[in-house]
Amino acid sequence: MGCAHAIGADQILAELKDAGCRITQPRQALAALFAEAPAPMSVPELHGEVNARLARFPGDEPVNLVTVYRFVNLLVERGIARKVEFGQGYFRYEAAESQDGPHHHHIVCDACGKVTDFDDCGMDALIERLEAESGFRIARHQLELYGSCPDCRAS
Amino acid sequence: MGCAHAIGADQILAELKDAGCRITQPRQALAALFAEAPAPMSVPELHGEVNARLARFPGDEPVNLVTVYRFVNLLVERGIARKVEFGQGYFRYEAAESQDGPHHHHIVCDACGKVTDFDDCGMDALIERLEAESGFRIARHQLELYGSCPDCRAS
DNA sequence: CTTTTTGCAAACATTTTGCAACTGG
DNA sequence: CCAGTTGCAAAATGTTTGCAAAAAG
Repeated sequence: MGCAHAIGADQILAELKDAGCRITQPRQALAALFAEAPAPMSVPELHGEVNARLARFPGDEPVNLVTVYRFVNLLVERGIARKVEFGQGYFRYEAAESQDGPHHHHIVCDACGKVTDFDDCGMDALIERLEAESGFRIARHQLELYGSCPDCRAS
Repeated sequence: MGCAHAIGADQILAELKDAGCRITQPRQALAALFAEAPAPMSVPELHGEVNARLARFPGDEPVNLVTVYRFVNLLVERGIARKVEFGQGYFRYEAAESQDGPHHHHIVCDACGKVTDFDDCGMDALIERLEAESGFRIARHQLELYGSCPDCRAS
């Protein structure tokens, strides 16, 4: 199974600084969260997590939802993150990888939305065959598997 | 390579009638449109098309957008259509195929947006391996290939 | 002190829902 | 007729934008 920690919080912040962005407290917390996320996260998830960490009293919400949206959009613009969609009606964000280098794919739980990833999709032979049959030149692909995770099946 | 006209308007309407639904004018027009669509369509697209066909004077809108939403949801509930997403922030709908029988996938041209489909993805071995490794029970999968079609490469 | 970033409210886009009017069978 | 369907308005998401107040450097 794949490991998502392709980049560290420090690298994210360094790239932002290089781009002339300021290193604020919300951005530090969000970068840390994003860097250690084991799977693509939605904005509400990031928002909930970052506030759970930074809150100093119950009900405190130090980081606004809009700030989280702006943060993920910033990462996408800078090529640090990738926007992905799993048929859930909203987007998730994960650390970007080079277009032609190693890539990975996702297994999504229909019940709880949990996402796991894997890297070996063994699809080279299929792609070669389809290029011949269709005349398309295939540059990249996206594969998602849907089902139920162990936890949801247990209950 | 697959052909998208897997079902005819008459079959769609027959299935709806069997389910106790009424055959109204919006449904007849939408079923015809849906049956002949060569690629997955969004609700606004269906809405625009159906009204372009049925309008009797410029600006006429015989079918309401909400009716189109209700129609596609009805098809999905009845297993006639499938909801798909291509990272565009909204859903598209295409003729369904049996869950465990033959299914198909898409090759999307990055340049012109043309969608071709194919059926043999030969992914059974991969799925079996991943179920063992991840503990997920995998029910279905979605695969999209992106690249350039012959026409776009020619120019 | 200047520029960027944040928070809040409000706007937008897509999809759903409540309810009265309408229509198919 | 009468149940099922439509249209309209409004609500429910998810996401973006305008602008004044706050914070980074």
